[in-house]
Amino acid sequence: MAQPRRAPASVPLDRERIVAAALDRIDRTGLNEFSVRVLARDLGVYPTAVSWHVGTRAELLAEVVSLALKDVTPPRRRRWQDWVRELMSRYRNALHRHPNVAPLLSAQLVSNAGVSMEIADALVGVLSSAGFEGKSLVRAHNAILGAMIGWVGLELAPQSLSAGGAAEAIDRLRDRLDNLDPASHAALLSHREVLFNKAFVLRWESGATNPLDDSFNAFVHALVAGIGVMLARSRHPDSEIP
Amino acid sequence: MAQPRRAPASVPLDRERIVAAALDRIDRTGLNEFSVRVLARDLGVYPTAVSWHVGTRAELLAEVVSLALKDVTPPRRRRWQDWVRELMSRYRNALHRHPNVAPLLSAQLVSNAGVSMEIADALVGVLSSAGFEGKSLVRAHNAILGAMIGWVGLELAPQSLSAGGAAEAIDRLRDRLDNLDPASHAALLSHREVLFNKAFVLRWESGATNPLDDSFNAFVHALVAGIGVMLARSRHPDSEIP
DNA sequence: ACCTGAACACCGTTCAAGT
DNA sequence: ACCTGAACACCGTTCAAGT
Repeated sequence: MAQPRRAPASVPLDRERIVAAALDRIDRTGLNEFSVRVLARDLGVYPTAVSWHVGTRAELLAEVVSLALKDVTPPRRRRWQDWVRELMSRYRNALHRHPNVAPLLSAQLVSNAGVSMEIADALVGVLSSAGFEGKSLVRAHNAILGAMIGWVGLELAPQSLSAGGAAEAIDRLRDRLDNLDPASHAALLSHREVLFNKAFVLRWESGATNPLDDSFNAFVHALVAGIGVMLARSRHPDSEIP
Repeated sequence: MAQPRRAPASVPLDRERIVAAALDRIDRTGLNEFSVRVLARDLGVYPTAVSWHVGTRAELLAEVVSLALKDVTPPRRRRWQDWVRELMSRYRNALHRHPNVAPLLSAQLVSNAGVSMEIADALVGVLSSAGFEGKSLVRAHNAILGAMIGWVGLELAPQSLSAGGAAEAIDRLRDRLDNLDPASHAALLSHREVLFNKAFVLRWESGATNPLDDSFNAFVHALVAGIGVMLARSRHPDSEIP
């Protein structure tokens, strides 16, 4: 366990193999158990060998994100609404294949991955040719990316803050929900059958094992509809947003 | 620097003081520089004394979140739309006062804070008395909380993945944006004046120093409008979402 | 160019001991 | 009940040395 798992390979290490191994490790045991040192063990190599190839831990994780988000940018579509919906669901699908990567996107980096730059360029292209310009372009861009990255990040948030007590944290939350004070949480309790383990804050399983498909689709539809209203209003600017 | 900053206080430590000191430390130097050990130093005490009062690091951080989110639940309103908008902007305001706490909410925990349970109960109450029920209640709940927590989390995401290179990370991103390949990023470049440092993925400052007020307001309005459409449709269920 | 190996300054948590 | 103090098993990164 303390020794490298493989004998030092004859084939020399390279960036690509390291990043792939890192994503694999994260997929299997999560971000909490991931470290440069265990990755080095996986590769049968000293930790400093990893650093030599990929630089710092932060740079490595940025590349992991890029790898997980490959091929999310959709091809062109006739209607911008269809393209946006497809972008959001492709993004979500990619992260559902690598749920443990999600925290890196929603919280830890203001994005640096080349992939997200590609997405941004495509989105701006679609929006601007749909008639969004100036302020309304910025608004739509931020609404869509913020909603997409943020919502999915929350859906896939891990259940425990730190290593170890995943199962234990679940039990604690279930306990709390079972013993809610009826006086202060009347609304929750009267809708418990429909809400529990299906609604944010009230579920004990992450979206990785308990996906919120229906809610996501409804969210995407509502958002796109709302942005459509925004666009229509920006075309006759006498009626301002209240 | 390696010694406790204060002499051991005569007043004994307690939970409340520890949590307040932790929030204060996080506000001042961020999550990366925060550790149980530096908090103990701030309090003039050994690290294990902290653990004795608040338990594990994860439990401490959960309490920090609760403290930062005090008083976000709005009072009742006539229209559910007004209440939801107020909830979202109160939540955002609270986190803008404690931006370094944001990563804890959007990524790290599936929520355990008692405060978020209070918010959920109030939200369910407002939505159900507005006519949302069953599936559409779950959908609206998840759309609103996912949008709120997720969007603000992204807005306030720190610029660097890890300690140290904040300023350096900013420079790198600015460089990348200045040297974008015009062939593959034509759309971005033709709208650069309006997008750069004002749009997700294309900004180098976090929302803590560069808030996205206008985009947030537009987002909230678009979302509430879209959810309104959802509600209207659920009332004559013959017309399904396409 | 690529990797070993030791070292540095940190972590969170456990466990015994003091008062 | 509350805190000290030492110890354990980790971190990421630096720096010199090997080949």
